[in-house]
Amino acid sequence: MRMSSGVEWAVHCCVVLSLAEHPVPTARLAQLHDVSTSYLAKQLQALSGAKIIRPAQGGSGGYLLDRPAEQITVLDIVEAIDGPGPTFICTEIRQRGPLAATADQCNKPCAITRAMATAEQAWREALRASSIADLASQVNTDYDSDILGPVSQFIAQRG
Amino acid sequence: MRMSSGVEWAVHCCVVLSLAEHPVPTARLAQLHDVSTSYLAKQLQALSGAKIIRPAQGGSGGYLLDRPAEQITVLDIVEAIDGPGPTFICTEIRQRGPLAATADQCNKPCAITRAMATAEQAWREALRASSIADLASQVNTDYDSDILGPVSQFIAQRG
DNA sequence: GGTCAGTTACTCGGATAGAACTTGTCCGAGTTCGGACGG
DNA sequence: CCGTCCGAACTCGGACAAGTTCTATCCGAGTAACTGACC
Repeated sequence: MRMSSGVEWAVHCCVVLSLAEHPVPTARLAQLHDVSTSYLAKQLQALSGAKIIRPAQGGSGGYLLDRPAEQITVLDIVEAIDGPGPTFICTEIRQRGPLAATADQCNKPCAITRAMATAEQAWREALRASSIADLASQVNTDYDSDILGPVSQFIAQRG
Repeated sequence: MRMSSGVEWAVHCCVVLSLAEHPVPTARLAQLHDVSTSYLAKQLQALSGAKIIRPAQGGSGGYLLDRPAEQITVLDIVEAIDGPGPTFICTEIRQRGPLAATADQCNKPCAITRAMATAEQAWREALRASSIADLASQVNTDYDSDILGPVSQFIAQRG
């Protein structure tokens, strides 16, 4: 079970976009992070479809956060990129084979599914606790210098 | 991010094996669950490599739990089948691009990685809290009838 | 009847193909900006 | 000098391949049990 690398890109981009006042094009975000523009476009497309970022077309177009960074959680991004469904999907093998349980005995999930769901719930809650604003506020503290300033300038440039 | 279906099979098999006194061959476990014998063999092989189950070769061979069911957690099985590594792997894109952070600024994980690691830790703790014995004890309660009895008889048969 | 060797059948273990998903790329539809033109 | 029109460049959006992981399968090495002969 490996999380898509697109999630990492998407979160980084959202943090950067939280600093932007004007729309930032995909090409510039890709340049900043030194990643494939085409593939990053795919991830941003997914974020756009999930109403996390808002597209702006035309000459000075690009992407912008669709709501305040405080209201965007890491979970939102993970679900947008990686899919909202559960990571563990029960195939109900208890209803198969010679000793299969009857359907009416299976009105509630099996113990294994419950254990997995509980763990996944804890994972989701933890991801929901981190907002983009939280992450952004940690960056400068981490490096003990103003990194976000140059980034803001970089994404403000066009070309 | 989807968890391997082999994990589901492996957990089910471990629950069944917790009832067994004599080694149970792969073919019988596959028959009980109505799944591919060959592929199930691969999963059991992984469990064997992780010292969760113990193989017994020869005429009346098969697999048996390597330690009491109380000491086998769901996390053990997930790590054995799906790999022990973290699901989120940071590619350190902060060290790339025109505004790359220097290596000595990155002595500790970035905020995004920390958030992911925290969530994953919560997930692991929840999985560690469920033992195979716990799951087995819930089965009969769930169905309000003795399912484990027939299963014990089934896996005791040979042929 | 007991012991022993040989045979048989069964088991696990690793090496080998196919399918599905992730990763990476491309080109077309639509929109905005800039400049040229006319009033 | 100002408003309008036109062209061009830039943007996003979805459709199209390559690589990697997961899924499924097969056959060989090794071991325990069984059968039969022998003592």
